[in-house]
Amino acid sequence: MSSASSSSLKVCFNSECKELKSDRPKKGWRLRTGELAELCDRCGSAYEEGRFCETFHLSASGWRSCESCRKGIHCGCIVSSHSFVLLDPGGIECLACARKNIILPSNPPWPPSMFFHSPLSERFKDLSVKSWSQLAGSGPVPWKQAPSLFNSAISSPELHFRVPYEVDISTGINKVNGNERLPACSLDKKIEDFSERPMNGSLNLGAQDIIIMNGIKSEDKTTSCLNISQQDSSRKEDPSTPQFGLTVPFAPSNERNGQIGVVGTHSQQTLPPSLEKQYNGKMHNGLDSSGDTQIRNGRPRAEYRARLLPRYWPRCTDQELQQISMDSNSVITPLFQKTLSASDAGRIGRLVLPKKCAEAYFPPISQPEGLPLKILDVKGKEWIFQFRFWPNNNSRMYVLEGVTPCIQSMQLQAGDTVTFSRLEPEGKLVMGFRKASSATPSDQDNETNKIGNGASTHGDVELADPSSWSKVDKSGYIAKEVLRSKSSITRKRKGSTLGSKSKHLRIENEDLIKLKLTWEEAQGLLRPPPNHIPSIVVIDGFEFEEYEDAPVIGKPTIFTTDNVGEKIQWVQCEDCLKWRKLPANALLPSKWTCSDNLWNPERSSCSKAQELTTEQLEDLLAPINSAPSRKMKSTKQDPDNVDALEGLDTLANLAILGEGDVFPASAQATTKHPRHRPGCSCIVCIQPPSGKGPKHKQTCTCNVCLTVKRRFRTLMLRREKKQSEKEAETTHKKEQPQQSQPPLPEILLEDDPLPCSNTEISSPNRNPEVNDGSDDDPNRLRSSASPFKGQIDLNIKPEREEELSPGSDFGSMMMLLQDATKKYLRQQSLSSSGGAGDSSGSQTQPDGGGAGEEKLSNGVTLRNSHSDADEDHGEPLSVNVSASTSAAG
DNA sequence: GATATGCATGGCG
DNA sequence: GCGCCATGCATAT
Repeated sequence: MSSASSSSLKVCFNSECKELKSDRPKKGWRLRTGELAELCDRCGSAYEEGRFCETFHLSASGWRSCESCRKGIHCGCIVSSHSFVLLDPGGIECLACARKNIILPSNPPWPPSMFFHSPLSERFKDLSVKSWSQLAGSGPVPWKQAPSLFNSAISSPELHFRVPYEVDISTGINKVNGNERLPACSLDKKIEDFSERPMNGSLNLGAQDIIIMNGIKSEDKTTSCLNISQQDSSRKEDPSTPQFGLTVPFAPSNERNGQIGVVGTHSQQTLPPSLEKQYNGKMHNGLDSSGDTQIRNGRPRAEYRARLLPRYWPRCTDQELQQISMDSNSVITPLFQKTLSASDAGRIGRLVLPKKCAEAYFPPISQPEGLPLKILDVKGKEWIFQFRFWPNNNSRMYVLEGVTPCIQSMQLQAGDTVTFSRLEPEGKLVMGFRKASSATPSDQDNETNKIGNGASTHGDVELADPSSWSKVDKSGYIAKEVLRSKSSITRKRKGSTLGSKSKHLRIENEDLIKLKLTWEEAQGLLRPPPNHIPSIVVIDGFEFEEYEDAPVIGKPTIFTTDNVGEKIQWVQCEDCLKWRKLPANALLPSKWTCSDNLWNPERSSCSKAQELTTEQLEDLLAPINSAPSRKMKSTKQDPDNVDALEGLDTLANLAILGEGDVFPASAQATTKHPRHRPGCSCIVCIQPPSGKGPKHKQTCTCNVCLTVKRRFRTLMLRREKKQSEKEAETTHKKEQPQQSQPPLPEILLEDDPLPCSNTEISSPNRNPEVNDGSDDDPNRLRSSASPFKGQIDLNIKPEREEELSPGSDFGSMMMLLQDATKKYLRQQSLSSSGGAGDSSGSQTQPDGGGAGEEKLSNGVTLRNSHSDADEDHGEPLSVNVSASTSAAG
């Protein structure tokens, strides 16, 4: 990334020197091209030691004397442009004096130099998103910027040495704010250190100003910093205890060198443990860079740390850390991490930073424009982001702008995690990343959002094929994760940003192919959560399962019963295509192979024979092969079907998402933001990454959109009504103990544990023939599996929809659905005038309490579909509500 | 019309 | 009740 031109020359960049550069030329100042001057050893050393100008420019013009110490300062070249401060009255001051006279009093929390003052070319080098005019005018003296101890902005060695001073300058300029900053006590030391540092010309110093952005792909779960995390976690429990990562302040390089550097360095394989030490050490150093945070809050750093949300606590694997510390002499200090939200990973290119983290680890900014930060990735590639904030209420919202190129470069998507670390002693900031699919166990254990992201920890696939990063995890641990994390999800529903928030963002080109899935296939990928029975809604012939809880993505399997009547499922190995028998309650990943057969070790290898005979297999597959056709047969071939298929993109998106992730917990499917749920038609959710392609507008009323939205609305409604329903149910039972009612779901389950001829597709609970003329199955027709348990809240009114989603387009959607419902009901009334006894009537009674009626979650009241037993099944029903009668497991 | 920008809104901890 | 923050959205370019 650096010095292409400079490096292209074999001679030292110093025009005064004609020596050849070594194989590993020393880095000098940043050129206007953005590259770093490459110097020969001699010149490089001079530069590093801060005597470059004295050595080579002594006779050049531009020398001035410090107004305080009278020391000669070269002000006439780019090399020295950051080594002095322009005084308001005129004249200059060396940084050392500036520090004493200005900086110290102001107690700048940040080490000087944080400003990124590289030439525009550099700034724009990797940025295609936006231009930062600010940079152009900022020059070496970032007058606009707030003082920052943070070295993150600068990446060139030159900056290191001079930057500190530069920072001081800015600090001085902004010293007005000094009062808000850290107590002088801590600052003094920092500044002192910095002032010295530049002079000493430690190589490390230079790096200090760089933010390194490392691309990390955690693959090694076993060696992940789980321990660290755990330890960390334990510490988290105790607010008084400094916390890993967060506690790591931006210590002056000196201190870092002295303390931190000693700690871990190189082989960070043992980083986890050492890290902790590191952190402690740093904290003890009093380097508490938290000072930054205090700049505004004036809170003690410890307090600050304690307030940082766990979700931002950095969690890195050894590999990650090692990868970050490209430099063998570096020690990685994880600062914080953030799971990318849909908007973070979106095309807008704005990464919202946790406020506290931003204030704690990023240079303080006093102006909304903020300042450009240079970040390096693992490969050493520099990225420049604009670190700024927006006034938000009485607070601030910190964002990194211009992250799109980087995000794309790293193939990051919503749900993936970016980690900010600090490379010690260079002081570089490292922005690593972790794909959601490779989340560490600790992530999952400690971070609900990760779980929500479907952070399938299964790293096998990922490990084997880095190129598959963009793909969601295919591991077989999805199901397990689901099970394992389920409680967590329940416990902490929202947790935090969900990786999988953004549907479209998670769909890569290759995945688009998957979107071509038929809706059956898409639905087939969805499986109800363990022990949950989905209710099935059929709209225009399309079935949609509804799960009370988040569905999971699983490999389509065939459910049946074995000789002894035990429910089992058959799954086909991805590799050998052999069918294996598994327990019915086994949740499988979308990609399943014999090796994943934990239930039957004897057949956990593709070399093992298949248990099924050809005939048996044919029998087994027969229903499957016929189901779709039958289903489609019953489906009216109307244009809506096209929409439905298109709309399946939405559904398929979900499926795709789920492939790698645990299917996002209902409301979390797309984002923490309640407005973004599967089916959400906002631009973020609907637009494909490319911004091209068909979109589902908010007003889209295609069946799928309708249903998907409805599905989630159902979840909301259920949540709201759960309590009241329970009460109502109880009351109902008490009041009408003798009244004949449709069997309750539980009963149905008992009666028909294995409906559908022992064969179910995709889901153990799914009945592929619900709308296949088998609606006359009373059992199925009763939404036995519905959370409503046959006792829908009939008090729900369509208007409720508006309440639930004010301003949404659900209203219109619901109107359509209602129309369809009415149509359906009319059909019912015609055909079932003498319908089932439990059918209260042929007309929908919004406020009717008939047990034979059901109210869709969307507020549409439906009569039990089983009443249409004698209806023409060849005609698709506009709306049909039924419930699968099969129980999972 | 597309994209960038900046602020407002509102859910949630 | 407050602050954070995800994201909507109006406006600017």
